[in-house]
Amino acid sequence: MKRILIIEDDETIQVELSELLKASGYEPIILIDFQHAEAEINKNKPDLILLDINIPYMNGELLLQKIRKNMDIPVIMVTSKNTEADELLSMMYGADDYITKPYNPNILLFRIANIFKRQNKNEEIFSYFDVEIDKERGILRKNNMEVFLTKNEMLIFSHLVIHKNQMVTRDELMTILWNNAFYINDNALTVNISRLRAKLKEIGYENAIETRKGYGYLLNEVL
Amino acid sequence: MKRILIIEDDETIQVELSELLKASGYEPIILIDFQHAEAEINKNKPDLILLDINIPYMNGELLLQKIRKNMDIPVIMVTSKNTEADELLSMMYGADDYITKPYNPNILLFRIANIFKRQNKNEEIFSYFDVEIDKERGILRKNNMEVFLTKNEMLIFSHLVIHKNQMVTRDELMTILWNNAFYINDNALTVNISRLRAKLKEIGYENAIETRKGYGYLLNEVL
DNA sequence: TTTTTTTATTACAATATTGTAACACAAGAA
DNA sequence: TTCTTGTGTTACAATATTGTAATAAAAAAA
Repeated sequence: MKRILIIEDDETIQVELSELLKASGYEPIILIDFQHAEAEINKNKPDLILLDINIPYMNGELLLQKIRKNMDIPVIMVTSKNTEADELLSMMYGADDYITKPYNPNILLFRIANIFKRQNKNEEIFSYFDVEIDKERGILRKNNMEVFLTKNEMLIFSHLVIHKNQMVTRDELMTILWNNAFYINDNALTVNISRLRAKLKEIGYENAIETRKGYGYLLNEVL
Repeated sequence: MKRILIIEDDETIQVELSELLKASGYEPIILIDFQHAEAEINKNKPDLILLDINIPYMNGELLLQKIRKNMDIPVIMVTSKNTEADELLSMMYGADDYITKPYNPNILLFRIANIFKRQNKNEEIFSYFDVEIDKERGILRKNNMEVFLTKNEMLIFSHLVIHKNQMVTRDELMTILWNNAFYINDNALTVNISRLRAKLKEIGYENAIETRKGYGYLLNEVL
């Protein structure tokens, strides 16, 4: 359950937002003392922050900058004035998104969902059928099986997975592996593909990588 | 230079958008024949698509779904009616964002920049001072220097960078490297830290990793 | 201080990684 | 079919990677 911190001084809006978020399956957190916002954020570690930039006695812009610099929690700014200057500022201070008051509930929910969707994208992309891809450790996991890929093999496989069902040229892969260095034997790629295929075979994906003779390779999305 | 495909039948808006994008450093592509939009997209491979959903004789929603499913090109939908129903549809069909006509140029530019910013984020996050971290290839780049980290060294360094300025326990790192396997010598971590430090020293960050005796390590954000 | 505990360094051996070369194979062209 | 071109496989040697052990150093405790 995603926790969303609401930094907003208007109590009516606070309650309204709270209800809206709750109804949509989020866990709203309301900040009582704006003076110690930063400490609170550190303590609570929300997944997203709804920050009204114009709260009296609080420097919202400074807070935004600090969040950006130190914490990497996405921030949706709430601006009260619908001016272009404000919008440009949002961009400057590095908010992830913004809405203007009065806000449309559906727009707000869309923007929130959008941010979470993007966050998960990297991880989501990194699986292939029932194979979990641990890029950092170079491991493919399927059921109770594990296959260890080398750096080169993982570079190739990652690229194929991202572009699955699309043709990937040998040149593309040569660039990824060796930045197309002239002194690298062309066959080196073939060998690496061969090694990757052998490992994919171990987990039951023998024909996953198709050869497109004269062009390159294609990772099948369907088998 | 990012290439942005404009799918829009109103010629005035087409030209307007084109100029706006050009002025902002993007390369606009205008689609002439809406009937073959999909083929065109495959051929042109734009970095982003501005899609007016209500183009006569074209099923924008179907096109959006196809783009989503097969290509992973971000799409900003342009809706002509400012209704909530439309907004919900955008969400359903999986657009990355949307704007409503008449659009505010700055809002549009913000949303475009936002999408590209997020795309780069993974790489962006991974830097430490002036050191660029290529996680996949295991390379640290600084000015014209390059240091090659091994898988273990990169796992440690990544974790320290994410939690820079925060204490990271030895146990945490043992878990990351060997899932805290009982048969792994405790000293193995110390050796790996030592090796990492030696490589950081090569690029001028001799005292970046501080020892917190009895607890763990801390990567300094300030030196 | 001395003792104990924790961390650092170095050398080393086992294993992994990787590009090359030689040869095998397969698909399309002639 | 035969030839040609592009791809696949295997063996091999040069490096790289990695955990362990022995020893040193440093910080904390006694």
